[in-house]
Amino acid sequence: MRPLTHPSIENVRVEAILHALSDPVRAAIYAEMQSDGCPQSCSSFASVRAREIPKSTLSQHFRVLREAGLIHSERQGVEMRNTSRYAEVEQRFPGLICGILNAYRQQADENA
Amino acid sequence: MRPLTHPSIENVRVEAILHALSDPVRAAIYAEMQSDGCPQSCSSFASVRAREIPKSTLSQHFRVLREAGLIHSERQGVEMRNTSRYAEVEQRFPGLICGILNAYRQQADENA
DNA sequence: TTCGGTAGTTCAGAAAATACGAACATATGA
DNA sequence: TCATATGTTCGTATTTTCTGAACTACCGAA
Repeated sequence: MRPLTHPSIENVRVEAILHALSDPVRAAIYAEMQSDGCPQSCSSFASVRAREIPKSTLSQHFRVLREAGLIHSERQGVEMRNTSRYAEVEQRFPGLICGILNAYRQQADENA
Repeated sequence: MRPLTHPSIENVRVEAILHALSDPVRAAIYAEMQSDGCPQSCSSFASVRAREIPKSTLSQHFRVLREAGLIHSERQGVEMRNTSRYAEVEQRFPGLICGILNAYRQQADENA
């Protein structure tokens, strides 16, 4: 099991962020992580439980979020502690994340 | 040659926009279209001329932008008139495009 | 009205990215 | 030590993207 890699904030790229969040599952996970401040394990997310996502797929999703620089993952016992790197990303790309999450929220509201 | 399809603004999806703009070439084209208000043909873009992009690839890029709802394309004689649908998109998803274009600009500045 | 050039599209096969089952790794508690 | 839980990795199937070649549509000149 190779160690988890996190890009330093200055190496975070816009295209990687957009790509990561262009997947509705990943966007939902990230949004949920955003609203709930405390670290959460991969399988604890409501957006994950709702759809039935195979765990290998889930693992990939978290890797994409991680390597895009959006989240920080750390092993804590048997599970993973995932936290958003929002503050850093917001400082580097002001308004980017907000705009994206708002848009998703808006879209979700329409279907409600 | 099948007719060009443009989604109506209410059918525009965030994930499609993010996907479209997660490609640096498409993002550059769109940004350029943004800054220059008047309609431009596909091959007229500086970002296109700089890199040497095969025209079949270019055609696909424009299709992705079009079907994401980001641009409007219209045949005008032998060439294409492409215009940004920014105003509509901004109304539907306030701040989204701005955040993205700012982020790309910021990133470009760093490499300058 | 035909010919030549220009701008872009479509098609088909190659290449790259993604999805997911099965096997594996790692930590915990009994 | 063993059973269980959380997540990763690997291999392969599927999907998406890229691009050269052929094609379409339009224009202007002869």
